[in-house]
Amino acid sequence: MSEMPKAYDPESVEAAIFAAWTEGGYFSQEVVPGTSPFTVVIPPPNVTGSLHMGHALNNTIQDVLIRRSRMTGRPTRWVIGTDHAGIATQNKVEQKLAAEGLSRYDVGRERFVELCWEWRAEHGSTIIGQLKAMGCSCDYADEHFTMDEPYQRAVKRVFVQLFNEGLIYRGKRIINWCPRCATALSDIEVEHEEIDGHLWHIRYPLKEAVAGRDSVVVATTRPETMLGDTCVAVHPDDDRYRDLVGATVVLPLVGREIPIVADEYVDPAFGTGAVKVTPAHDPNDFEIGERHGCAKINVFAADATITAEGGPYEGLDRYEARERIVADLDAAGLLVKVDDHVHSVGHCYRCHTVVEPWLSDQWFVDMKPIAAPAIECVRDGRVRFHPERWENVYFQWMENIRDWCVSRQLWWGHQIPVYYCDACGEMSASETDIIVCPTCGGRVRQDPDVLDTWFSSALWPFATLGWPDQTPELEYFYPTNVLSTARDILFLWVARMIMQGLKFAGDIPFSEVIIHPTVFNAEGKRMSKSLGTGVDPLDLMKHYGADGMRFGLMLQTTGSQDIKFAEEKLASSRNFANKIWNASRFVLMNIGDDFVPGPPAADTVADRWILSRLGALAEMVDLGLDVDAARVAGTDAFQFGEVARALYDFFWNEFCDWYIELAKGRLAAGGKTALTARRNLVFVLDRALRLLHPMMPFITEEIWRRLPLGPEDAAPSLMVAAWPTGLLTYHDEDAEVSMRVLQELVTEVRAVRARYAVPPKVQISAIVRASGADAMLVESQRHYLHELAGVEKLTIDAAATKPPHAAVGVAGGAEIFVPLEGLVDIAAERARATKELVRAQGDLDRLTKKLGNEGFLAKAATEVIEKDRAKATELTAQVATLAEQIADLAD
RNA sequence: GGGCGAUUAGCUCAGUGGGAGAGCGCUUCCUUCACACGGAAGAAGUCACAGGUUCAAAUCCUGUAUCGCCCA
Repeated sequence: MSEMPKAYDPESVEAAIFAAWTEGGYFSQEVVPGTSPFTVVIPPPNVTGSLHMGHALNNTIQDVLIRRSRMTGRPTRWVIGTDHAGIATQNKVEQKLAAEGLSRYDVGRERFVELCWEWRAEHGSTIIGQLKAMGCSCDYADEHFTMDEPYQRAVKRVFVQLFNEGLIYRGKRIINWCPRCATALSDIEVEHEEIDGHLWHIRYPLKEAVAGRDSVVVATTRPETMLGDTCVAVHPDDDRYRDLVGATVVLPLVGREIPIVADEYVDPAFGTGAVKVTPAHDPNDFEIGERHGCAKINVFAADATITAEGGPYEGLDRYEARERIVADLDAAGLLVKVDDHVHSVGHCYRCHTVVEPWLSDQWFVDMKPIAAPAIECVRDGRVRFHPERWENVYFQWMENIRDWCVSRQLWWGHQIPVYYCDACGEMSASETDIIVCPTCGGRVRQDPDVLDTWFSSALWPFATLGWPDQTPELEYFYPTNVLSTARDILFLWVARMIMQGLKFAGDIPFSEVIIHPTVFNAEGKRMSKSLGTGVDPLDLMKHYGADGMRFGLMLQTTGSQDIKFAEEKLASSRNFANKIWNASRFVLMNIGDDFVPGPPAADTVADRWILSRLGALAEMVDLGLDVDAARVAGTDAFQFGEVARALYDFFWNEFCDWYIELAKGRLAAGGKTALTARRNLVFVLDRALRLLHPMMPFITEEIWRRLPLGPEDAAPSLMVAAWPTGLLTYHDEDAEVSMRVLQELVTEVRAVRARYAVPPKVQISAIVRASGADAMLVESQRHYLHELAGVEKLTIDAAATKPPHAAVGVAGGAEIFVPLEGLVDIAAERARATKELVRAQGDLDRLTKKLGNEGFLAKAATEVIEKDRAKATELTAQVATLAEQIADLAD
């Protein structure tokens, strides 16, 4: 094995390690009869996409769970693939055509779809390559795509069945229309944003005066839609307008005569209490129009320009039309006033164009019957959300669910498998392509629209496993275990997967849903490439290594719903990787050529302590990552931030700072002492690397393959090595208490040295006043003070008195005096001791009061009282010591 | 309008009933043979505010303020 460089260089090892994993075939997982697998399906990234911080976080989470599970020996599989991203992909290909001066209509549908496939072949694997760079251990050998031929069969099967059950229907409704993408959108693909707009008050003249009034003033945020007005509505109880109901208005600029109707929907308090009604361009107006039998006049074309219905305004863009119409109304003296008004405006979630509520023929899924069982499976705990509060968000949406508009006016996607016969008017859905009408034998034509991409994504957990065929994979891997995702697609995707899984695969698609925090930039703004507020994970990996990025993200993944991205956490993670590297380097450099692997031995206090701490760490990691273990223990699962911190603290603050430092002397001693130290170092390092592997796969693998392990611990790769178990048997409370005392003594001496600037190489002497167990402990471990605090001459004496000109420290029940002839600054030392005394006296006073409180003694838990009593005893001793010292220093 | 979340050290955040913590930053010292991506020591907080419950509240309850997200 080659010698380890002085610093860890991620770039020089990551690619080779990944290649070795691939060669080993560790990513794939076959069906193992008689076992229960752990399966995760990746939220399929958009095929046009490239890795962003949300992906980096989400896929780190999944890989951590997958890698840990794989190491436990459980058959484990992470299903990978991409979705065909109808709008996004079509946009990409259209942009490419536009560069050649062409539109999709120039090349025709067939050729355009071919171009989409070509685009996918060329660019579609970008993000998969980026997941590999992150170290994600997906089953790359079996990649899926939502437009694959088998997947298309699944989509058709679902559509046709829903159609035949009457759960899919076609209707003319107001839908959300994106004029730029030229397609319908579902309600949840529309993002609402508060916009500073205006409220225009417009006078509509009456055809004939009523009750002495010749006009009515309406208020609107969209004056241009007046071209399509077919009535004016007021509230039936509104006394201001009671007389006008039934009167006729002459629509300005257009001249159309329209009625004034009374409708409960109108809010008398908003605007003037009279509203213009445009049934073809507003969902609420549509309802009013239906109730009163008003015409629906469509004044917008698909590109949001005015149609011939708009008369002189025909051909104008909607915003030009607004300006012109407002100006014309003003000129006609009909513009009463314009107020500033903030209102919510819908934008396309893909291109951010303002969407147009638009009347058109679309396909809808009747959601209520499908939603009911999906609500039930969360209610009864078969599907659980983490954090749990997301359940409420899910219920809120599911219980008020509306029909889902699934048709899109695109060419790239699953074309709706419905066929129309012009001869007999028959409409039929078919899983296989049909050319002739099953009823009359006439020629049929297929519906030109395609399905919403999310319609196909909803089938992901079972369509990727072979459904509709009852494959062994489907039988074995379904239902999957965990789904991890961002909150913004809870409705778009998670809810729909649950609904479709229950309906078509006959079971829940997964039992645990992790809603991870959203990553914002340091200013708390949404990360966005177009706004330049994003951070590129690939850059981060270049700077901090894949492990540094992964671990840095894990440190920030807490129960909170937002992460304000802190790059310094990645820097400290990179430093941590380097620390792991160098600690390992130290161990490997010191085990010698004749090292014989063997089990660890709890010989010394430090051995017993580090093994006990290792056991506690392993337990913490298991509870934090294994939902079953957490459920048994009654704790919250998926505590990625806490697990990362525990790993960091153990490795750095316990293993490196104390155990390795203490091992140095034993290694130098040679013989059996050194052998035990070596075996223990290798053992703890090995187990720590295993525990770290899910979060930092590359560096741990690189180091681990160099460890000289016995056959019982060997494996072809750390990735498939055994997950540590049984470490809790090393739990040793006495060793932990003893070690704490020794650490405090060492820290006290170091503090004294620092305070008086004693050079590191200068050895000092010290006197410990202790008795009983403490005295025995310090006596037996006196070399700790020598090795870690530079104490050459140590006296341990229960009756020791403080020598003159000595600094004093207190550690547990022991006191330590450090004589510093001539060095002590009396005044400074007195000040310091006084400060300490004030603190100790304060703590003691508080405790004394507490222990004198009868309520506390009567109601508090016994162990709490005992702990406080012990603490009070200790503080009493400390106060006495410090007081004595201060008196001493007064001389 | 309804719901959810946040408010703890200069910054980013842990900490769900019993002695206020970490990382980064800051101060002082140290290039000692694993690591300066390092070591040692240290300074630094009215736990947003006001009530309440409790022997005991950063933690539970109520209200207020500010910020953020979702739904209508």
